Amino acid sequence: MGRDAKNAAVATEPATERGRRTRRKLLDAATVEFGQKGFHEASISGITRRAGVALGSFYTYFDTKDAIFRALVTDFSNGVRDAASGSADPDASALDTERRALSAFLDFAREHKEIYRIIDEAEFVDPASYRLHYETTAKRIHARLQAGMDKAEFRDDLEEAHAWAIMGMNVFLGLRYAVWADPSEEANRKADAVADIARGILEKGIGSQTGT
Amino acid sequence: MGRDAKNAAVATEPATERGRRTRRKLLDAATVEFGQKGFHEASISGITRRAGVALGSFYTYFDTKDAIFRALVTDFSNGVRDAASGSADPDASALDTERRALSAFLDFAREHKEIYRIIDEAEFVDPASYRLHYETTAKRIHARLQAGMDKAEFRDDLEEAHAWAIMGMNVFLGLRYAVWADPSEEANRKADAVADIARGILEKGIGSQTGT
Amino acid sequence: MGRDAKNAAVATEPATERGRRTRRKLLDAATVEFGQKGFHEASISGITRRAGVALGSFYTYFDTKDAIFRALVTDFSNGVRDAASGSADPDASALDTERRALSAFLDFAREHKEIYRIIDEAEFVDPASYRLHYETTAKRIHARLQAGMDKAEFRDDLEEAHAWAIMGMNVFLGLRYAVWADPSEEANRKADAVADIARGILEKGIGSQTGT
Amino acid sequence: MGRDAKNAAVATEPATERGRRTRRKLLDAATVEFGQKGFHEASISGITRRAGVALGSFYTYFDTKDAIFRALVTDFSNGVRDAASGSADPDASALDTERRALSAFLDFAREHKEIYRIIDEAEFVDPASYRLHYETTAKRIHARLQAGMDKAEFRDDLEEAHAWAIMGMNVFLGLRYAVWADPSEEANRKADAVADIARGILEKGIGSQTGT
DNA sequence: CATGAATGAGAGTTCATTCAT
DNA sequence: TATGAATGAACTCTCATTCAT
Repeated sequence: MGRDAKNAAVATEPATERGRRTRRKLLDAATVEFGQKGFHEASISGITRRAGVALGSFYTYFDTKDAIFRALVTDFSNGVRDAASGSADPDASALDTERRALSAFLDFAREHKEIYRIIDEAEFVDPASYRLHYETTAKRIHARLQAGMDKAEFRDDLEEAHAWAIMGMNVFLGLRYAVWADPSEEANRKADAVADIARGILEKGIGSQTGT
Repeated sequence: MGRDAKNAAVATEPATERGRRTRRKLLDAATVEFGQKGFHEASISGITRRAGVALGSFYTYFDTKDAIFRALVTDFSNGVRDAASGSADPDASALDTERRALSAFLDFAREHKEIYRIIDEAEFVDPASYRLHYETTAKRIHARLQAGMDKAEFRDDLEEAHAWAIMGMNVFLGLRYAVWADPSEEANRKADAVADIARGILEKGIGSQTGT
Repeated sequence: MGRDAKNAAVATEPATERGRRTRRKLLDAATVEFGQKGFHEASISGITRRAGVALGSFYTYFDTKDAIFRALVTDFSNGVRDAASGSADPDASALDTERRALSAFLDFAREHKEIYRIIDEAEFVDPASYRLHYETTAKRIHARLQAGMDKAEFRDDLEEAHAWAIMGMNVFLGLRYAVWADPSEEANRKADAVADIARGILEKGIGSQTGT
Repeated sequence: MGRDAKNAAVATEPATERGRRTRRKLLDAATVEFGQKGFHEASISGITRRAGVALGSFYTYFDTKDAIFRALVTDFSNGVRDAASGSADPDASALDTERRALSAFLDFAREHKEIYRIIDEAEFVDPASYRLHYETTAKRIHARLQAGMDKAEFRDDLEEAHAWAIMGMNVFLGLRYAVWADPSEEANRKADAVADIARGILEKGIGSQTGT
């Protein structure tokens, strides 16, 4: 009875510089809190405590716990995209572009270990963003494959499924060698070796003669 | 997984046939409930309601909400293992074994679409099982790769990373073509095409001449 | 996200005798709590404290704070109806029936002083019940007026408006002489005098010669 | 109502013209906000939003949420008083004066439909004003009855109870025919018919011969 | 074994009020 | 005077778990 009549008063873009700073502090704190505890164990008060602001201030910037989580998912999704595109070199070969993308992703994951817990938990908290993230990423990879085919550097029958395969490979290599890496492993050396795996999937001269 | 004899009061194997049936009903109901809502949104009362038993009866068979979830994760983890091993044919080529394993996994995922939500959520609810599941699976794949190398059917420098790459590929192809498959897509045909992707990673005659 | 998926599990009729008793205790406690503090100042914990049950038990019987309030409004609305009908005497004159109804209402209000605060606050908490209460009551009065007209004991042009006028009269007399009565006033004697007021509105021999 | 000099910091009469305008805007906005949502669902930010001023500005003019509500109750209470007195005609008969008072009240309620929600909610927010409003109004009516008795136009035994009865009648007729009026009803015609109801209560020649 | 009422810690969210600019 | 960010107390509601029958 009147509880649904949400006041749309909150959660607009901050009007002042001070407001912008507070919003950033909350986002950073939330990254840590969600990364450490996961969405459900994390608490708003934990976030504000880390951010050093009062509990109520949270709601000046975000409508709900879900909302800040979604904002984070979007941030990280964009982070992955930017890491890949930032590593691109127009003069590189298609295969090299792919290698650099994986390498950049591994670096990004090493810097932001929370990303797995945040993106993965989106499957439960905000399934739409979760799906969007992977579908978008797959499309981006698919576009790179297409470019490689256009340049005739890749076999010519690559399709969506190959993009998903590459993506899965990258994600799991990141999980194993960036996030779960035993500190004693020479993670970087490993990653280099690893970065070459995709080659077999993509290059010409193999793969067409299916059959047993 | 330490589920036995922790608390002698409860959660032992049912002594009667009736008890065994009730336990099964709870497990099946939990699969649906967790699969639909995820761990945190799922409720014990939702599980017992679906199972058609009284709320209190739950605790006759499971100590906690976590316990039944863990039991499910173990079940599914074993299901994946059995699906792969069941598909094995001692006379098949190493590559074919790999193809059949993926195919069997895709079938399994199509039959048990909840598996992704349950295994994935274990990352948050019971990280140990989550990690165990993937490390075990990776080891299993690694063993197959080793067999292929022993038979000289695969290139001879495959290592753990390749197993993780294959696993990631399989998982994401399952997500895309078994769980998220557009019903209008010919999922089976797609899966077949897909099953050949691993080939480039594994076969000889390519991959050694690394370099840029 | 998932917060709206209300579990319809609660708030059914109690299955056991013990349950019925607890529900009654809550209803009685709520009458006092709402009557003393009004809906918004009242708290669920105040209700359960008065009832001597745990906070959570409240939700075994009522879905929300609104729900128990609505149950109370319905109870009181029926109480008013029963008080009036209980006072009816088939052999009494129409005017006497009206007098007795007011008298019964005053008695009821004296016994249940909370009624004003509860019915009145329904205007804000549950407008539908509020309106329903008064419209139903007005109809009941209207029916009595009609009976009086049929017996030719009342003037023959009484209509809905007269019923509302009588109702307003009764309600305000109740407020003044049952609820706000100075303890030193001889409330009962007063009420008798008062009970005769309606007479002028209803009897024949006056009222038609309108004009200034 | 003790609103002055409680806290010298704020809530004095605005010194500038601009200040007076802002205060007026707040009062008007509050009328709408309280009228639509009721006191508790209404919010200060809702009021300032409607008034088009900043949240903080509210406290330049009113000490608390209660304070502006009280100011409104007083305004409306005076509005009712002025409507009645404004309709008075020294040459009219006592009965006619009564009729005009009801008619004026109905007009006022039609113009200010919020009045019911605001006065009624005062019962919970500021019981003192609520009681004061009705006691004052009853006294005013009583004075008119006395005048009618003095002029020997009314029966000579009217007392406080009759004033409350008249007031209740008026209030409920207003609720039914001014606030809840079905737009399709000829509200004005109805109100005229209605305005004659009081007559039976007040005029001579009936009512003394009590008894059954 | 089964039942369902009882428990209470805990979390998200609201918003009147204050304060620095 | 005006602005809008900051504060924190308080409350409703959830649900895993316990317990008496």
